[in-house]
Amino acid sequence: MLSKKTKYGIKALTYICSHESDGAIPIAIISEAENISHKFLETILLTLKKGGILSSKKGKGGGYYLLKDPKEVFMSDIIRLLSGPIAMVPCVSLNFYEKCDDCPDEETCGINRLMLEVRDSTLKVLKQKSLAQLTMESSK
Amino acid sequence: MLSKKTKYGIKALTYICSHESDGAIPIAIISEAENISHKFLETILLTLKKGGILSSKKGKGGGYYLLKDPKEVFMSDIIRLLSGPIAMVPCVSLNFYEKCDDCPDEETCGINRLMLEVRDSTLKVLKQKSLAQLTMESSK
DNA sequence: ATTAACCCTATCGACTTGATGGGGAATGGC
DNA sequence: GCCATTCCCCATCAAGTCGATAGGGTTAAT
Repeated sequence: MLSKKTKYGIKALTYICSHESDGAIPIAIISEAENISHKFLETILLTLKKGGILSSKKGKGGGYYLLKDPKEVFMSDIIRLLSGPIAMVPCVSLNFYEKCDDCPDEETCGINRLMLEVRDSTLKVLKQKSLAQLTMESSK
Repeated sequence: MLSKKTKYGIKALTYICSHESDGAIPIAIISEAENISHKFLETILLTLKKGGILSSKKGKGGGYYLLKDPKEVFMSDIIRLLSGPIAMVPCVSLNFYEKCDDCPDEETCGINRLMLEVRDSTLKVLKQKSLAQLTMESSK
């Protein structure tokens, strides 16, 4: 299941994206518009900043703004930053690989192969949808 | 992430499947062979029984056995029983649908549409892999 | 009757999630 | 130089989930 954190993150990003012309947008504005706890949103935007998607300006007139072209920000990037691995088992994760503690041999593990297929098909969807696209769809 | 519960469930099923000719198989045998806590496995097998995949025989010489043809047991069935919905948001779940509390309108929700695509592609993979197939692959 | 095995309920510690509070540090306006 | 504004960081909390365990009850074959 998609965590609220990730959902909030996506919503905040689409908000920022569709108000890009306004310059930097303060947390308070987004949190009110999207009904997200101010403090919780803070940690989310911070993560997105550390992940290189957003940047911020402090002080009066400050706020968050997109650092990358929204056409180049993909759902897979956002979800990885906020929820971690996309794969359902660590042993097929591209960005967070880890050996399964129980499985002795990945080569002969049926679950491994199955989940590899699942990961590929999921990733295919998530990598082709950009923030720009999602924002456009949502504003209709 | 795939829970241990589900992973154990799949492993237990493949074990039962590949030892089908032996008749009913006791929990203790499976738990030892697959290194799964006896008691935990108990609840898992019980769930699979309630789900109509397994059946059991009590008393001496008893144990669990497949109720359905392993060619007709799909990964999607097993995962649904043990982990719940396959969809990443309740509002696109086929078997566990629920309206999202925050989202006012599913029609204009970009997340909804995205996750619908993800669900479809995931399901396509999980529905075409049967227990029989997985068991064969694992035994190599 | 005894025993092997399934079945059910309850509990526990560890971890995660979502939310909150209290301060700091930087920036811009005056 | 001061002050309001805003981002930043830390610590904590309640609720829920996960994996595991314990104890006892029920069924059925020998």
